[in-house]
Amino acid sequence: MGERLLPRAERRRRTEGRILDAARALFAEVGYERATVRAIARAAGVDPALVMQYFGNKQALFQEAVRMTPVPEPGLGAEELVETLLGTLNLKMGELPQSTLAMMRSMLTHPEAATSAKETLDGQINRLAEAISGEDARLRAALVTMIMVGVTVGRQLLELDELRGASPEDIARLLRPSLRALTGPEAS
Amino acid sequence: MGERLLPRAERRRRTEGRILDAARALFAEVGYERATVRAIARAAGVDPALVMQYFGNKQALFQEAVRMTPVPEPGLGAEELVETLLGTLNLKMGELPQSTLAMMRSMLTHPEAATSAKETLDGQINRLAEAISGEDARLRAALVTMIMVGVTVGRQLLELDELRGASPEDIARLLRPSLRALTGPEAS
DNA sequence: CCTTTGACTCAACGGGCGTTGACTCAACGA
DNA sequence: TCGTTGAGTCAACGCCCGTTGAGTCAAAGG
Repeated sequence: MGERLLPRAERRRRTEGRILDAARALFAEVGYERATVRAIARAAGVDPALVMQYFGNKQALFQEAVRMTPVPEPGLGAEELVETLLGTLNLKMGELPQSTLAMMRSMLTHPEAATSAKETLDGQINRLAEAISGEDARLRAALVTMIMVGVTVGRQLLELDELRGASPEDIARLLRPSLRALTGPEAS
Repeated sequence: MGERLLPRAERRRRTEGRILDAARALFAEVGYERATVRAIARAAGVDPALVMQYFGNKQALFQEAVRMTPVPEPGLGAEELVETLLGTLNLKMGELPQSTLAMMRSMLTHPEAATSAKETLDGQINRLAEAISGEDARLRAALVTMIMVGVTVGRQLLELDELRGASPEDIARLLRPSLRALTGPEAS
């Protein structure tokens, strides 16, 4: 109600933000197809037509909602990278950012999400391969990456009891040797 | 053409089979939502109405297409189970059965597929946990299971270059130590 | 041979979707 | 103060989907 007398620019910014938040939440929860523009608009307290006016079409809204500016992470060693990966299991809320979950939720069924996901994963594989840099470095890096994806899928997307019930620390502790086995016995 | 003069029962059987094959292929390729009844019927060379007549509705067709009679696998040791899992990377065609891929493709976005997938994975986790039977057995079993899911997602569903390019044997060789680390150093 | 069954088609339905264009009205700028 | 802009709404469009009911025609069977 008090929002009625905000300046135009600020008002616009907040509305766009509400739409993006609603979009991220719904895309993450039910995926691209089932997250309808109408439902997103309703969740943001806005008319569906406004969503189109601001973002053009549903696909563009999705891309905007999923867009991430990945921190480049300067050249770390394999051990540190593994610890960073294990740390992603442990974010404050116990969850990855909504934009990441939104992308992962749709990556198997929505072509644009698949492309997005492959680019992101390729980037991570490249960074890891650089740190491993031995025999089969790229394949090892890909396996490490997909192990993390698999565990995340089980924990956050499928919500398997065994994984949701476990603490991030326990998971990290049990997973560490498996990842180390792939990154190889590098000198520290 | 010669099919015109087949007995009724046989004709029916074959048509149902063609519909199921087309359904499995399309569900595996594009997922539940994008695999339309119309497209499945077209691929099977049949009218969409016939699909409904035989299977009731789209959801029932999906369940039928995805249904698997999992071999119970009598109580094996952890090592043998790991080898069995690694062997699934290595099926004749280099691919899991279409019904499995269909289920996996939709498990993140279609509620029924998610339920189906969770049941299947729970079954595998239980079998593995029994073979591991130590500290954190169920969590370890879940991690092993999701590692295999992650690798399969990367190889068959996302089709990452690094994984599609590698031979199943190489993947199995590199993955074995990681799985052994989780199943624990059991006596053989 | 003639009725009945059942595989299969055809045309249509109702509904939800993404998207559009015309509209309202409050904030802005000269 | 008054015309202009721009945030936001409303009602509708066309499309494609899953699904249905009536119909066709060859095989089955007494």
